[in-house]
Amino acid sequence: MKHRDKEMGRSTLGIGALSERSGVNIETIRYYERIGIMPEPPRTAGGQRVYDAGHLGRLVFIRRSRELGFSLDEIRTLLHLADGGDYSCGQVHEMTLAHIADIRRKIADLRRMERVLREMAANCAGGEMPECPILEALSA
Amino acid sequence: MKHRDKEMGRSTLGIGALSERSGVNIETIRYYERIGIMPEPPRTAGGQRVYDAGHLGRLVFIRRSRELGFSLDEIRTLLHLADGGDYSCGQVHEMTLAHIADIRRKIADLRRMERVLREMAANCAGGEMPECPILEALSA
DNA sequence: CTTGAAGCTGTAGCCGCTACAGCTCCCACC
DNA sequence: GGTGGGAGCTGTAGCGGCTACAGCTTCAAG
Repeated sequence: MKHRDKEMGRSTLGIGALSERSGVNIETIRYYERIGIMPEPPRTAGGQRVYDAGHLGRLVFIRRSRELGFSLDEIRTLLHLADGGDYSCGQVHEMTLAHIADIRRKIADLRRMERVLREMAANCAGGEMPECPILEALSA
Repeated sequence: MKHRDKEMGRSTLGIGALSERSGVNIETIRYYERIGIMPEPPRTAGGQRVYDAGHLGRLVFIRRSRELGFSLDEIRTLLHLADGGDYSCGQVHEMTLAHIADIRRKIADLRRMERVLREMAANCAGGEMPECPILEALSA
């Protein structure tokens, strides 16, 4: 039996199990606690962290939000809204729309980069000649 | 007369003028020197850096490469190829293509994010209801 | 009871800057 | 020739979001 709870009652998790189930690195979990977006969990007599399903949910929330490109600061706000219970769904909706606009800007930037690079690469045969049109283009 | 060269002979630049003409922050120029992608320039008797047109060209090269999303490490390689003079244009071409592939991956990632966020936002009226479908979706 | 994995704290490093503090230097003007 | 003040100097610390250690302690299976 590897679990500390003997499969009875609500399951509790060590940090390793939490990491595995949430998909978040152990070091990162402790980091999240340090910066205050994960709560300080109870500890065993010996000082080891003990988590429950609530912690797991919160951590998954954070991971999925990160995957969608929210900053930890934005996530902190989202969590705060959720924690308070008194959030208006409208605020969350608004943040999401703002974030979508952000992402669109980034995509536009990257597309511009790609176009310029494609043009440069197209002018460059890639042979052995000493003057490279790509380098020329960049220093001009 | 603000310039130190009296408009005769090749013009030399202080770090401030170099910054202005290259579009690169003064602090950043010194940083580039520290990490070795800009050479240590000659100094005045008093210890101030003195630049010339060559430095300006190199710095513009770096800035434009950064704008196109190359990392300083990639730029270091590009500069090394250019410095050696013995680069094959093919290597530059290859790096550029790899970088384009990188950018495409990033664009694809961002598009996925945007799609997911749009779907979540669409399910969210944004009203005052206590349960927010966006938050639900993220913790599930 | 032993042993080895898991967990603990605290610190330093990554990238690409940016921002200071607390100096020194340069040079235009009087 | 003096002086005032802007420009430049070095060195260090901070940002975000982790990651990687070193050097311990604790836990649980056998």
